[in-house]
Order: sequence, then structure tokens, then C-alpha cells
Amino acid sequence: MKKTETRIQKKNHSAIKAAGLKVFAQFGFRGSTLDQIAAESGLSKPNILYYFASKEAIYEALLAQLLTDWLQPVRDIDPAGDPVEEILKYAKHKLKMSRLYPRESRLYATEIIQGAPRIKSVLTGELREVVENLTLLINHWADAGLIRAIDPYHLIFSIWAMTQHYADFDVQVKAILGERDHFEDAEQYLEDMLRRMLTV
Amino acid sequence: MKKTETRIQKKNHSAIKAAGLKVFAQFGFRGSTLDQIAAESGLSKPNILYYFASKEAIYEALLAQLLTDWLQPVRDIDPAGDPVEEILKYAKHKLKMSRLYPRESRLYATEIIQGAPRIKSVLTGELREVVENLTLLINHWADAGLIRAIDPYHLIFSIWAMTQHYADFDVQVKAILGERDHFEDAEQYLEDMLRRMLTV
DNA sequence: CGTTAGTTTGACCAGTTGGTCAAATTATTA
DNA sequence: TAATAATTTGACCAACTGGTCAAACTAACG
Repeated sequence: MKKTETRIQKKNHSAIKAAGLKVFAQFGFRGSTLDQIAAESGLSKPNILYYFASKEAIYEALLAQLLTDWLQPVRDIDPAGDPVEEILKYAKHKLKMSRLYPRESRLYATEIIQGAPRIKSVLTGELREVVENLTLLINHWADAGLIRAIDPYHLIFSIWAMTQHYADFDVQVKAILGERDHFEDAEQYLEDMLRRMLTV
Repeated sequence: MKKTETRIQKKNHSAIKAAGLKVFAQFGFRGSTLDQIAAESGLSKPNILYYFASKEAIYEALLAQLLTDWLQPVRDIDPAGDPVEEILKYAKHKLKMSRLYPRESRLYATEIIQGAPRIKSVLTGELREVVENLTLLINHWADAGLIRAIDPYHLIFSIWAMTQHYADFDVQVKAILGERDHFEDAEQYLEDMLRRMLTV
């Protein structure tokens, strides 16, 4: 598909995606304008449309990238590993992504809040499947007595909710806690919570 | 302020706010248009601007209403009540609001994700103060040995995150769980989690 | 160095945006 | 019922929207 990408193409594609991420994450698809992305990326509007067919194409490129990054760590959970540690590893990974890539998290959040018009098929397809497998694994662990019996779906939701909260509601968290880094405390709380939920 | 509001004013003000809530919650402030709100409310665009000075005025009226509804249940927590039950009552109340008023939750979420440009002062003011008081109470309870020692801030964040998740990420939750009502299971999970976190 | 392929842009366009306003319509009240 | 106040609207506007395009410019390469 992308056999030969020139130096300039590579640079500009990523500059546009970086700018698009910044703008879309803040204003959502409809609230964002090509002029904003142009200003943010330092390119002219027609130049942006030379590299991406449309505003929507930029948005979809970002979403596609995001979804693979989102799903991979779930797939990386090792069924042969220690259950509590595996779940903890996943949760911590998710939290770290919230700290390092809060804009990606916000972009995803706005898309979902708006009804996920462009990725609903991924939600009911790939995401659902990946989650289904994870719930089976969790139930299997519970049956084997390795963790406490627990609703696997809501366990997963609680991990998502708590980790993404720190990225999506960053302003609110900072308004309450101040500007200093709070991710260390968050991780400790999350670990404590999960251990209590998973061990008998 | 609103001494005499005629029958028609009352009807149209609330029709516009209802329509605005629906539209703003889905598309955010910048992504929403007066034409959408007009269509949704059944009024003409100039007629809407007869009742509200601007698009922004509608949005701010909604946010103001929302914030008081948001803060009240925190204030209603009874310092003299049973700690675990009080916190549980609050969490369940929050979850119920997610079920009954998901659009309000989404409107708030989009505003926060976008950096809370219009309510940052409320966050660092009223909200912070109310949360501060709650953390003092929780610490007090912990000191008295009525609940386990716990980081009160992240406890609050976890309640917010988990309850609002079911409203804000409704599409995703439904993509995974199907269309049937999942709030009963969510409440059970939430209660289980909080009891485990709060009791020794 | 000259040619070609890749890149950038100013000018432009049709549709949409929030908002205005005078005039028409409807409700209220004396 | 007549006059007054409140409500509604069609026509309109300037600014902005995503997108186009031919022409100018720059990089790559034989």
C-alpha cells in the first residue's frame, strides 16, 4: 500500500496527523476545522488536502491507528501468566497510556460519546471479540480458583473507566489535586483496588 | 431575576434547553449548530434567539443547571451517617443519574474533555471546595476506624469514573454487552467494589 | 544541467454558520 | 373589542466552512 513514501511525505503525513490529533481531541470531528489543523501543522490548507483526501480521512487515519494501539495490550495478556499480575500489568499499561497519550484517549472518548458513528462496526466486531476472549479467560481463572469469582465485564469496564478518567478528565483532576503529577498515587490506588477485587 | 415567566416562555425555554442538551451532548459546543437545535426543538432559529441571547447562552444555561445537580448529592452526604452506607448511597445515586440522564453526563464530559473553558472557575472553586470537604470527612472516618484508610481523592475519582462511564461510553458498553439493561449488574459490581475498598 | 516528478500555494467556490431586523402574527388585558 | 404587549418569522448578512484547481515552485535524478 505505502510502498514508497518520500522523506517529505513521511514528514508531512505525521505533522498533519499530530496536528489533527491535537485539534480533533479537543473539539471533536465536527467542531474541528481544516484551518485549525493547517495552523497547528504549519502547512497550508490546500497542502493538507494534497496529503489527505479530506478532513474525514485525517480523522479516520487517527482512529485506525488508535484502535490497534488500544486492542494490542488486551491481546498481550498471557493466559499462562499469573492472573492477578497479568490483569495488573494490563491496567498499569492502560494507565501509562493515559499519562503519555492523553490526547489519543480524549480523541477516542469524543468519538464514543458522539455515538461512535465511524467505528461502531469495530466496537461490535474486533473490540467485542477481544473482550469476549478476555472474559472467558477471567472466568477460567476464577473457575480454577486463581482469582475470586467476579463479573469480568464490569471488571474490564472499571479498569477502562478509571484509567481513562485521568486523561479525559485531566482538567478536573488537576483542578482538585493541583498541577503536580498524580499518576503515582493513581497507580497505587488502582493496584490496591484490583488486588482487593481479585484475591479472595 | 425570573419573576414573571409567561406560560409560553416557560414552555419554549425548556423546549430549547431540552433540544440544546440533546445536540450539545452529542457534538460539543462548536460542533453543534443553532439550526440543529431549532430543528430538534421545533422552533425557528430567530425564535430561539428571541429566548436566548446566543448559542453560547443556551449552552451556559445547561451547564449551570448541570453543575448544581452534580454538586448537591455530594453535599447531601451525611457526616453523622454510617460511612460505608453514605458513600454507597452517593455512588448509587451517581449511577442512577447516569442511567436516567446520560445526556447530561455526556454534555459535562465533552465540556471537560475540551478543557472546560467555560467552567474552569467552578472546578477550581465550588467543586474543589466540595471535594475538599468530602476528603476531610473520609479521612475523619478513617481516623475514627469506621472505614479503612484510603486515598480519598482517588476513591472519589474512581466513583465518578465508573458511574459516568456507563453514560459516556454507552455505545461501547452496549456493543460489548448487548442492548439489555446492564445497570443492575453495574450497581452490584460497584457496591461490591466499594465495600471491599472501605471495610477492613 | 535539463527534465521530470513531487510539492506548495493564491485565488476561488458553493454551502453553512451565528446572528439581525423589520414586519407580521398571536396573546393578553383594559 | 380595541389597544398593547409578547411572539414568530422570512429575508438577509458577513464570516467561515471544506474543498478545488491551475499555476508556480522545488527536489530528484539521469
